[in-house]
Amino acid sequence: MKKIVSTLKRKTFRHGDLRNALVTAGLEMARVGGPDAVVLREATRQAGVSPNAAYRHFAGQAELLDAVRSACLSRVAAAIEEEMKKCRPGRDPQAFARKSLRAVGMGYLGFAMREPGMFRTAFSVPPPVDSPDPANTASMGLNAFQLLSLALDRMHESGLLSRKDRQDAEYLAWSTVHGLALLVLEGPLHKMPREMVRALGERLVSMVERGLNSETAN
Amino acid sequence: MKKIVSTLKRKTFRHGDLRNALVTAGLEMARVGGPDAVVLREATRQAGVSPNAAYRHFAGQAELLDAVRSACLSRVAAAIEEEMKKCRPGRDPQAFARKSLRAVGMGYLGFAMREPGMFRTAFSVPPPVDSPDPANTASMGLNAFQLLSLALDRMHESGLLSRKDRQDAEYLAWSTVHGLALLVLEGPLHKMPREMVRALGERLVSMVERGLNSETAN
DNA sequence: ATCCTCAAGTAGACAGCGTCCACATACGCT
DNA sequence: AGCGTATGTGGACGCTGTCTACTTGAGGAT
Repeated sequence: MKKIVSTLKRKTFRHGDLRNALVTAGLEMARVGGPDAVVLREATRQAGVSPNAAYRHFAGQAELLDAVRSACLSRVAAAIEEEMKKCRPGRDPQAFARKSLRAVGMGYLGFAMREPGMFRTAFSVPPPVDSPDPANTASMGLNAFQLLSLALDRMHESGLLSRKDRQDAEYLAWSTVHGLALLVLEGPLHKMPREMVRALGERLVSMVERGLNSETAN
Repeated sequence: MKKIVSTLKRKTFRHGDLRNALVTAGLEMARVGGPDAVVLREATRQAGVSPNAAYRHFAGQAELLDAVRSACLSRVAAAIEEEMKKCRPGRDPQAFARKSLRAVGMGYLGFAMREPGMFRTAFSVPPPVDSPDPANTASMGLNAFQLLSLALDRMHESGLLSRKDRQDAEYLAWSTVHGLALLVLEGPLHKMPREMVRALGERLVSMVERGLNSETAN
């Protein structure tokens, strides 16, 4: 009876690919409404299945959310990778390094603006620990953090960053773009026009570029 | 019957200060569990009152949360102010300016580490807009943003920051510390030892200090 | 071909949540 | 003293996540 209401009425008793269907439904909910919007019962409804069926694939709502979050993290990585592919190594390694760093930062921010719900979900409460989990990566096989590391490595190798300044620089750079993204998405900067956000993003990455290097001013 | 279970059984029919009691209860819940933990029914329970009584003071749960959030924002401002009082203007205005900026950043991060729940609540989803709302301020009458502006003004006035670089610099600086705070509190940096967070915070503020100034490197 | 097993899905129930509606109380004004 | 109204109560509804018990049927062993 209720099943008819749902999206698709399957004829087989077995769904066949329920776990995946639930994650997909959850991902869409996250896309629209952020982490709080991913509700287990609704996912089962969209999959045309009874609520409890979900428990054959996830220990509970939290575990479903984890799966969705993981998917969101992959999207973030993909967005960065996309941006990064645009900058190819020319004859100037320093310019290449700088462009790489910018790509990471702007790719990150760009995704946050394009897909607020997924972005917020990707970085919501239960930290997926520092997982070398291959599920969070894009096609290149690198997650967002590793892509950032790559860009910073290029900075170092091209002589733009001393060994000491290179150390743990990912956390500094990451904090910066992540902070702006969140302030805009769910913070007091919510109403800031997107054009200004973009401009601010550019300045922000420039700031990081300069600020990471401790050799400059005193 | 249920009333007896609750904290305090009042004898007067009127509570007298229910709105405040609800916010206080909510604040404590936020302190412990973040924004999602502030639940209306529980607040009324702690106030020894029926659930619906809350609706005489708030349009709904969201409005209660708003009040709690506002209280949290005040705490943030207070924490920064506290840190800022430590640095008094000496004979070197530039050193004073730098110290001020550091105070804002470290006060912000310090509060985030000390009171994760309140911090997360303060900056959770529904942005309190850019409210010149006096409720969000500490005793000095300045909110977190204004305290940051003050520090940046000192940077500018002491010649550490050009007029152009001063422009909207609060957003850049803010993004930075906010990002680190959130990555640590509810992001992938969750398990990072607090000592390292502190060290990272110091580096971060240094980075901002250098990076804000576009006159340095190229 | 038949039976058996066991993973996968169903059915129904429970508590807790936010919220709506109708009703009760007593504070403070006239 | 009487009354209006701000404040609190009671009960209900639909939603959520989750528990326990039951059913279904696909695939391997016989």
